[in-house]
Amino acid sequence: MFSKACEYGIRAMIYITAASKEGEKMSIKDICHAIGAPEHFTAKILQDLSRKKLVSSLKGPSGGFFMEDEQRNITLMEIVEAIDGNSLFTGCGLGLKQCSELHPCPIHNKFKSIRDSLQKMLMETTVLQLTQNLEKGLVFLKKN
Amino acid sequence: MFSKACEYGIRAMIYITAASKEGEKMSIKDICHAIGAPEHFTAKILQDLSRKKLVSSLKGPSGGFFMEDEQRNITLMEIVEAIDGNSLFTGCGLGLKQCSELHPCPIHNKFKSIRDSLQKMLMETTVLQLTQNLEKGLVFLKKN
DNA sequence: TTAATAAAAGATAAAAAGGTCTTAAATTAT
DNA sequence: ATAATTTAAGACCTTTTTATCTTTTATTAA
Ligand code: FES
Ligand code: FES
Repeated sequence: MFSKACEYGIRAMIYITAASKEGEKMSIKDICHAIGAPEHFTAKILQDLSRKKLVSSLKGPSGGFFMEDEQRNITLMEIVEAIDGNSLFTGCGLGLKQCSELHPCPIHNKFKSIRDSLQKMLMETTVLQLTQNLEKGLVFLKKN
Repeated sequence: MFSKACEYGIRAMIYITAASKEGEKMSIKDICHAIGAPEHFTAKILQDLSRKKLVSSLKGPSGGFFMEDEQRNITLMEIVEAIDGNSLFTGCGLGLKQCSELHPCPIHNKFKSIRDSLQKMLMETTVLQLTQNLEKGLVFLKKN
């Protein structure tokens, strides 16, 4: 469904949001250890998200990644779009050059309905919301 | 969502089912021309589906791909599983090693719900059904 | 100001996906 | 039988994705 980059990106964003609630900054090493993701690869993803202002970072000792106040309500949709683009939401399920009501593929209606539910879910879900159950220990960002 | 191989595979299966209603056989060249897919790549996919008995084929002059009676009611799910496997339906949306109710990721419930709708749709939709609107000229397997 | 720290950036590489080309095998019609 | 046709199979190539390693830049603390 999502690319590996997107999966790591979402998990990292959730972790950073949860772990930096008091303005603390998390190093890429800590983040990747916590979410079980490859360090350098995830660093690149976060650098990209940082350029796109979805996360903040500071170099040097006591530096790291953190969330600015206005970044606390970022939706999953924003992260997915930033990393994977919007082809999942605008593209044809059977790979036609474009998804179109005027030139639909055989599964257009059924596919569009599911695609729209996914998009709706991603737009309605904020990273901050997802940190709630994480703090309660009900959900996890890493296998074991 | 689906791999290119899966997209071509589904489109080819729909075309073969529609075009071979009288027991005619379609050559890989005709199929690929009709659905706008790369010939050799699609041939491999159909060979694989043929080994898995989702489509039938015969070599030689007047040979080609066709559907046996019992193959006319194949579902999209069977095709997707044959080509892409079932990781889309059993895997974790955030890439945890396994999707589990006991060790869920933060989006497990919301993701599972959408994943299940997709699976349900694919299980309920047969290739034969999709040929109806195709014959009416209401839907298309190729851009232009 | 210097040394330590941590992200940023770039080079490189391995793996997977996507696609092409050539040869082999089976079938049919002559 | 032979030649033509068409799928089957395998080798090969390209691009994208995933991942690692090294160097640079910014920041902090001593
Ligand atoms: S045209 Fe295929 S999903 Fe819309
Ligand atoms: S655990 Fe992530 S989707 Fe089920």
